[in-house]
Amino acid sequence: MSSNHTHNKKNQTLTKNQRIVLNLLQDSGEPLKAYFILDSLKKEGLSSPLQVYRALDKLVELGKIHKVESLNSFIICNNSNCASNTAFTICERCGKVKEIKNNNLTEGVNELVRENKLNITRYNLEFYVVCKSCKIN
Amino acid sequence: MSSNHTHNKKNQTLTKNQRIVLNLLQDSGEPLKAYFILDSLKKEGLSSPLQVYRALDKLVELGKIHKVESLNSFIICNNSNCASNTAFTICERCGKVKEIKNNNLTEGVNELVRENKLNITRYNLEFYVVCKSCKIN
DNA sequence: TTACGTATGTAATAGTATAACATTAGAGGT
DNA sequence: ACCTCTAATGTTATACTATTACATACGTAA
Ligand SMILES: [Zn+2]
Ligand SMILES: [Zn+2]
Ligand SMILES: [Zn+2]
Ligand SMILES: [Zn+2]
Repeated sequence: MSSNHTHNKKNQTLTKNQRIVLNLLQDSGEPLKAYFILDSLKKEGLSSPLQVYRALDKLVELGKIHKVESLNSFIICNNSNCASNTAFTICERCGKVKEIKNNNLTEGVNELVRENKLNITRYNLEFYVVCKSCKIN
Repeated sequence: MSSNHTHNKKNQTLTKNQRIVLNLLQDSGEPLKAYFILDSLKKEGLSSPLQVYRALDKLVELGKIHKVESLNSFIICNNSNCASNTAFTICERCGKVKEIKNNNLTEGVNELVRENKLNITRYNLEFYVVCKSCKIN
């Protein structure tokens, strides 16, 4: 098993630690916390918080994952390369998070930014909701 | 000095701890961190993190202050009772935070929410900028 | 008064994130 | 192949942020 060599073009340049963290987030689809990731990947060889945080930092920088600030959690990017601009809905009851597709949002945000004369470099929007399954119960 | 009795109508119902924390944030105008607040108010009698966090929680709940999620900091509300909906600009270089006035934003956000069929209960918007003084240097 | 909800005080502990430093791996040029 | 530079790693320790648990006091309304 040639160690740092994948056949997935998208993950090509990632290191081993970055790759296993990304895969976990990808498989999960949910926001995960750093120390949960650490625990989950002990068997893959991760042994310290820094290994996780360094991988997370890089993946955030690459736009492959995002940090959900109000949950101290990290989630796989559901668009193609937001890089810096992010928007989520977060269920207030169960914590379920969905990333809002850029395409749907871009125009609206641009208008908002223009009207308010904000000279922004990037944004992070968190919309709190009560998700369907929580609304029923 | 009758202890739990102010002449400021707005702060009337606050307890001593809540009041001194609010005053500090009011005087500062900047986002402050919980443990900084604790240190600053040791001389006023605060002696444990919990006293600070409890006051902060209550003030957030009342909409008198807000938490700036990505900075783990708290800032005085610059509007009148946002309660739940907040929007900030945050300087990426120096960390300076400004709350965006509700009035300017409400319509734009409403439109954004409507267009994206978001059924929200509240929102928190963080716009990152490079502030004037940072742009010069 | 009694009862109830809210706030306090205090100590301990849980959860999140970074500093510092020595070492290693990989990419690119010669 | 060899050198060099940059980025990533491993490891330990520590800093920073926030909550649990429990005993006590306070304010208000029946
Ligand atoms: Zn994304
Ligand atoms: Zn839910
Ligand atoms: Zn406000
Ligand atoms: Zn600045």
